[in-house]
Amino acid sequence: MAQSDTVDRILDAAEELFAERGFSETSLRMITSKAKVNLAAVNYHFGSKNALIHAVFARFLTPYSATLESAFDQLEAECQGGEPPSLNRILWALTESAVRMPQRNERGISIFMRLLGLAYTQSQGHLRKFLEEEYSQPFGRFMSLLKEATPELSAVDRYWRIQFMLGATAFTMSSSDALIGILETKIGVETSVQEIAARLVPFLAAGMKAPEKLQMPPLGSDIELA
Amino acid sequence: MAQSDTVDRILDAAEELFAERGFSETSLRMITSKAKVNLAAVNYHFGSKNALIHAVFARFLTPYSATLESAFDQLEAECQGGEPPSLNRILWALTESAVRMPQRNERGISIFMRLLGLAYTQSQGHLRKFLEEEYSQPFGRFMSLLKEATPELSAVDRYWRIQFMLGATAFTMSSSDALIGILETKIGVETSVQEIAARLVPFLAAGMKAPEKLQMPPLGSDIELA
DNA sequence: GTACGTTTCAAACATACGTTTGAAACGTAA
DNA sequence: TTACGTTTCAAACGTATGTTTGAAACGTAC
Repeated sequence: MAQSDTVDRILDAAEELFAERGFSETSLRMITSKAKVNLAAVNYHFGSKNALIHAVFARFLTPYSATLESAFDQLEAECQGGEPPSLNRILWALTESAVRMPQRNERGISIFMRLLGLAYTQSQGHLRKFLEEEYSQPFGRFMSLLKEATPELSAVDRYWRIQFMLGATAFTMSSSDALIGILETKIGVETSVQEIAARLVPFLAAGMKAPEKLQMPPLGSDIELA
Repeated sequence: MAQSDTVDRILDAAEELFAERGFSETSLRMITSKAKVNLAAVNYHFGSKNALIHAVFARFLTPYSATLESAFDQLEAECQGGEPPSLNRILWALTESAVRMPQRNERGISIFMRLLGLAYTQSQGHLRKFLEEEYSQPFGRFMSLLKEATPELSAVDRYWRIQFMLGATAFTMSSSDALIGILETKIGVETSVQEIAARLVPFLAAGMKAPEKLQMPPLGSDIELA
């Protein structure tokens, strides 16, 4: 083990603990003791705790972002000249690319989904900044594909509906383990992350294509709602 | 100020800081210095930081839960005998009840939405337990109303779609301030929390009523998607 | 085998946290 | 005024955190 596996052991432990407990709630001592390495190893190999957090994301996100780019390439190639890619296809490209990730079993993917959810929710200014700087390109491409697929939406409507999609996805995937467990004990049905995605995609697509926004009845009135 | 206003000053400061920064990232020293009270006041009046967190939620949630119950009562009364309340009406009852909350301006509501989102996202075991124990009844009622409004869904489908709804709502509301800000600088449009709700409700309703779940194509295949 | 760059390790460092303490200040009723 | 329960306050406590340190161990090339 020339370039010792200490680095990977730390990344593995950190990834799991961050996903379980969040960033601030996970101490370097928890990480190093789970990884069975010395406490100082994190600062030696990564420099700081924040840099470790970035490294955890980069290890997954960099190859994922590459996979995603080529999936988008293929999507656009298939549809050149004709009508733009449908909403379902765009959304599915995201999840398909995740599933195709090498070196990542299903559990690895669900862990990472939770991390992405946390990244968006916990303030952690440095993280948001890091992600925006490093991965703005595939995100921007996803946005413009979405725009082509929903030309009927106003910019404002599209903006909010994209936030709703992000929320439903990040939230569900971030708790997918727990939610799968609850469903199994309550109804006795086993579910995979892919199956969740297969249910999520049409939900999101339908939401994006939903009719006009609701008229808000004035406070205290009893106007009938559709 | 017989029962000094220290308690309320602490609650106000804590509410805002928790919403801005999350629970673990907000220290008692930040809270007490923002509230301009002594550090020891929190432990004197509330007992512990966790108890303070509970108190922040209880101050909003207890009256809200009462308002919600009566909204559900009214909803069921209107529809007795006939068809059950529609999805849109159920969802709208939630947001309408929030808006009706006395002593809460719009900013107060948006702060609290963010807190609810954080409560669901940050692990914070004690908080989830507290909320489940204190407010299980209105939640259970909401669930059974949802069941009546979507009889066409299987239990499994309904389970997952409820999670999607919770996610979109919690996530969006938890970042509503930031998202409104972004939209304002990018497109120059001002938005209120009520307007977000007015866009969210039809999105959710459409998602709940979406057609069948997607067939997942085998890995690596190039099967066409609808 | 010796020298040297890299990695590990135990220990300590400075700092921030939630909480506790005991005395001072306050308000009120006798 | 006196006495007493309540509230405030500065200070300290114990603990946990991220980070740094300097020596030891390791691996490799000469």
